[in-house]
Amino acid sequence: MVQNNGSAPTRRGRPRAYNPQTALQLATDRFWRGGYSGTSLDQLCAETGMNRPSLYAAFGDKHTLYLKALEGYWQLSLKAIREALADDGKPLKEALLRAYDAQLAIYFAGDESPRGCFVIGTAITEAVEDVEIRNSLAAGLAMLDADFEVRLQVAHERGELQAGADPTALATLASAVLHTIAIRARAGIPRVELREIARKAVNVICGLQS
Amino acid sequence: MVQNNGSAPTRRGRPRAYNPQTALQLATDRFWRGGYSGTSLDQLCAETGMNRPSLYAAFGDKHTLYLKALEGYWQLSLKAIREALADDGKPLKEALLRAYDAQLAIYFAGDESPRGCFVIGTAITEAVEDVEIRNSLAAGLAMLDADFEVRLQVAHERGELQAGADPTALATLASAVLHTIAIRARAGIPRVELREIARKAVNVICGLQS
DNA sequence: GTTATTTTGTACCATTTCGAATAAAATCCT
DNA sequence: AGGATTTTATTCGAAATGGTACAAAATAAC
Repeated sequence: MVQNNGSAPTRRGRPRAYNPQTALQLATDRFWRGGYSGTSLDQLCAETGMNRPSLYAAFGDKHTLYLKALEGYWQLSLKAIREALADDGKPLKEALLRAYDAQLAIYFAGDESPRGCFVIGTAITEAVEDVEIRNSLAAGLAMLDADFEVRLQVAHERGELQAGADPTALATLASAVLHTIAIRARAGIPRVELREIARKAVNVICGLQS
Repeated sequence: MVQNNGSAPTRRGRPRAYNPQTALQLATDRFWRGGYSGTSLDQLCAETGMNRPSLYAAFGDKHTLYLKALEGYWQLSLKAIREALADDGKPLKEALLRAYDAQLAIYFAGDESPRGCFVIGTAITEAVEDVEIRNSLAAGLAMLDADFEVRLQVAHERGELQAGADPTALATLASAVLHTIAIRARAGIPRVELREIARKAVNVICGLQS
């Protein structure tokens, strides 16, 4: 079962004309714009430059391809959040704002019209009728909450929060701020406005004036 | 142009076999579950009991039908928010919780599996590539913000908020709480949990302990 | 009763959709 | 070089899609 015993790939048959990672990223980009139901296999083929059977052999049918795209996005997105929230001794305010900035960078990546959050833009619609997508969504949201909560717990123990503050409630609020930014990004609200929302919200969460 | 000069409808041709209002509501329900792209005309016909040409004559093509459904939902939803936030002399905390409860009642209406928010579930996906849907989305979100802000301004003038609090920032946060609830509802989070999120968030917004 | 008017129901059309079958092409192993 | 193996490219097919044409049906006006 080992197909790579070192540096030489040594695959047997005709070499692939595509790179699986970049192909998955291109497919993700396409779903990002059109949604799951709104994106056809033809569009995915055009975007990835792959023909139908290759796409199929590489990622399975449309549904499993989308699930892989969704999984990849969660990993990317949560990694960015965790790095931003990593405890580096700096104040909570900075960490939170760094987390929101990291997400905004994803939402507004590329030259095209802003795409917002991939999860909000594609998974939310399908979640109600698709169990697997719904489970992935619920799991990702829970991890996001958990990441914020860890950081707010640290801040609480360090006395950064207001007296009597509830770190768990504030963590949910921190998630809520990210959610509202994701939604507004999809509605075409410019990036600077979204950042301002984040900045003011961080002040409220941290219990500061203005 | 007057087609109803009192109580007698007196339409000329064959009478309609459907009620436009209920038909639009049924179409809305169908979009609610499947999304815009994920819902076919056949499904809309099946749900409304209308045949294709009748649906067409009544509401135009799929796109305009959806826009009417979206408009109707905004009206219903914002009306509920405004009624809940109406100043009746009671404390802000109560008004906010009433607003969230009103939305939860919409999200969890019916016996079927919970559908969450219609806007979040259907418009967000299409908004990026569809200008009309995006505009409707942006306008609705702005009105939601405005409704919260009016109420928070009142609370501020009445001294209900913490010293130095920013009513506008808190209004955005109040919207954010609604957004996160809408997203989580779509992810299958049970109603009681969502209400608890609302309750705790209201306490933070109002500057109370726990 | 006849005619005008509006809606209904069936059938139809062109296109798109997802998926698969098949043969050609490009590599590795011997 | 020859065979095995894997991927590519073209093609096909059955079903679903959005939208429309047209005759039958049901009512109001005359």
